[in-house]
Amino acid sequence: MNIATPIAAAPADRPAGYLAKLNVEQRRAVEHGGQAAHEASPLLIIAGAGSGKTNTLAHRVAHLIVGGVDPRRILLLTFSRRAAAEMQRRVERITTQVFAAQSGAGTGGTMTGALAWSGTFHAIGARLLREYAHDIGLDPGFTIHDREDSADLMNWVRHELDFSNTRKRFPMKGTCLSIYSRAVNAELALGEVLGRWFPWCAEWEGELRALFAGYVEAKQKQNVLDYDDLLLYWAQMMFEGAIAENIAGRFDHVMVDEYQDTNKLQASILLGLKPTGRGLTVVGDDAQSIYSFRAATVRNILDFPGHFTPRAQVITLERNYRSTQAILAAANAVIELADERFTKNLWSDRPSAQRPALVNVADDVQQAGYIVERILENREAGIGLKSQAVLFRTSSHSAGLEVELTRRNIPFVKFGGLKFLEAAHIKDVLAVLRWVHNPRDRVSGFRVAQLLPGIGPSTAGRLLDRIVESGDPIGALGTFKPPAAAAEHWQEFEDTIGLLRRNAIGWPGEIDCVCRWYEPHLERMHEDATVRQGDLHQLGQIAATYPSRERFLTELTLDPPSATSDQSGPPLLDEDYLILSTIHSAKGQEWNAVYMLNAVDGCLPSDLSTGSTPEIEEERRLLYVAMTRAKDQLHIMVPQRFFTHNQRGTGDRHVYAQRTRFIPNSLLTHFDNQRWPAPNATVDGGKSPARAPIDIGARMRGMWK
DNA sequence: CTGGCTAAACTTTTT
DNA sequence: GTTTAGCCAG
Repeated sequence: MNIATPIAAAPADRPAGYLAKLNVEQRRAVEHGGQAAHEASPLLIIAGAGSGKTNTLAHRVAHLIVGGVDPRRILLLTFSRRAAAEMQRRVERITTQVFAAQSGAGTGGTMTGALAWSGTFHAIGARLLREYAHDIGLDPGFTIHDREDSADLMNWVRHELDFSNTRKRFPMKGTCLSIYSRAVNAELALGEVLGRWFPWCAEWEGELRALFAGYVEAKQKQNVLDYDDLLLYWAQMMFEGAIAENIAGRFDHVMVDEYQDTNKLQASILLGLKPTGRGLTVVGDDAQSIYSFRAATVRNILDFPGHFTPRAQVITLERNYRSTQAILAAANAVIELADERFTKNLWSDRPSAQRPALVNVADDVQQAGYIVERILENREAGIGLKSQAVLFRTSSHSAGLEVELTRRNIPFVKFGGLKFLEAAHIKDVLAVLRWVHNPRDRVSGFRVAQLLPGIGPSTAGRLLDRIVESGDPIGALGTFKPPAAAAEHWQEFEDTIGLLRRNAIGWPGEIDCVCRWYEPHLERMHEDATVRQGDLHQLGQIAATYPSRERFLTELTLDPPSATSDQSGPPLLDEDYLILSTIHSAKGQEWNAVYMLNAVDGCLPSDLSTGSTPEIEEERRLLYVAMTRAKDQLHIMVPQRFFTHNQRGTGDRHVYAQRTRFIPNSLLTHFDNQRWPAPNATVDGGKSPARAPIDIGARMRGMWK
């Protein structure tokens, strides 16, 4: 399709209405390349926190569409599905407005859902792979394994190769998968990966190589792809002349958000799509790069301009529209101490109301007390719960606060950490669906078979071997002689699987069918069956929102429900609730008031990430990301001691904590350094001492620890 | 061969 | 606190 007649030919000096609100740099970014943007040099937008990055990108997309570009020929790669949806919403809003204002009869309605190619790298990869599966010898019915499934498959291969029984302990399944994943995503040789990130596994290089070869073979035999494959196969397609040309030819424009958190493999995909860089726009902020554990590298963004001839145009957005000057000054001061700094100093003209608070409290309990008090105060003052967020490095850090919030009846939703999908009973039900969808999927089948009493790893293994041999799963189930303990359940098992295999029920009725079959097993295996039943009911409701089994399985794996809440069922949209979130999951978001938990060495930086300088630097950026989420209020909590959560014994083990090394004394001028409760506050007369009784017993026990 | 037991090792962030 | 390997009775 060619470029349609431009609807608005706005001269540069008199921007069209929808561009008038943008600042000069933003407008330059939006208009880069003008009407021939697909032939313009590549564009790199360095966008500081709160600089209107999403807005700018949305306007660029909208501007192209308004100028006549077919929205189906725009590929928009975002970091999360939530970001994709937000972008889509904004683009639609802008274009609808413009088309309406220009009284373009009939054009207004065309936008809805037309930005069809927006999503994460992984989701878009999955879509393209299904479409091109036949061209690359892949069965389009492939299933996608999440991390845990991939680790299980890795474990199976590990056993097959007899590495689980070595003189010295072989790396665990999760570690093996991490090594594999790092090699794939960073496009590095195994030896280098081991040397740089897994030195303690270096002695196993030969075995690991064999393991990975076996793992790849197993995936292919079983018609499953892991997360990395979605990128890897896509990247490989981009080196296959005809297919590459076909895919690249579908898109005039490729835009990437959060480019600082992409890895080498993703950069390769982009190069395959746009070898000359023309029509390519990437947006990011090197100061917010926090995903190196997923092999993301800040080099992608730094090296981007030089990759192309002519070089990419670089536009920097430094004006912050989000935070007050005081919050920004503190955040800038924190990031200024970083070893390497490449860009910008954010500025804002939002007047400084108050410096961010650095709140010293005695412990976890007091920390929760302070936060609850401030949250309620804010709510009284008209700042709703939804405009406030509590951020933390590690999911478990919020445990104490969650207890207090529940006690005080403050509703909250938590993002990040343990997921709904990781619960055993949810995985069981999904495994049934996946196995039915793809009987070659050994991990799923293995799990399902063992739900029956009397069937353990060994029998399950034999059953699966039989199924693979016969090529007829239902027939194999029928002729298989189950052990005595499973006999009474066998017929029903066979019937249920048969019913599902024949697609006799349809979606989403299938999931009820699975749950009905699963229920007695759930009750047999778990004490708390009732609670888990509630989760399954919720899963059923989620399932009903997808059009088909395949879409459900795929999209649930690629975009699992990210929030868990203490209430059953997702909270209603108009309900007010507090946000609890890991810093990683808070990316791209903003709130009026932000509370940062445990700004203490050992929590931030996490004591697991103090091994190397780059790791520590990433932890610093994490604090920076957390701080720059705040619009008006920022409270950084410093508990003087915190209880280590992984403890044996009686549970009073604690650590006397130091304030995070990222806020040294020299930065204290940027903060309002408080103690809470205030030492001279005798208002609640005599209540304070009772709050922290001295536990002599703990001291005695502590003497021997 | 399964399933219940113990001892010991590990413990983050997520598509 | 959770996961994993190994042991042993039924």
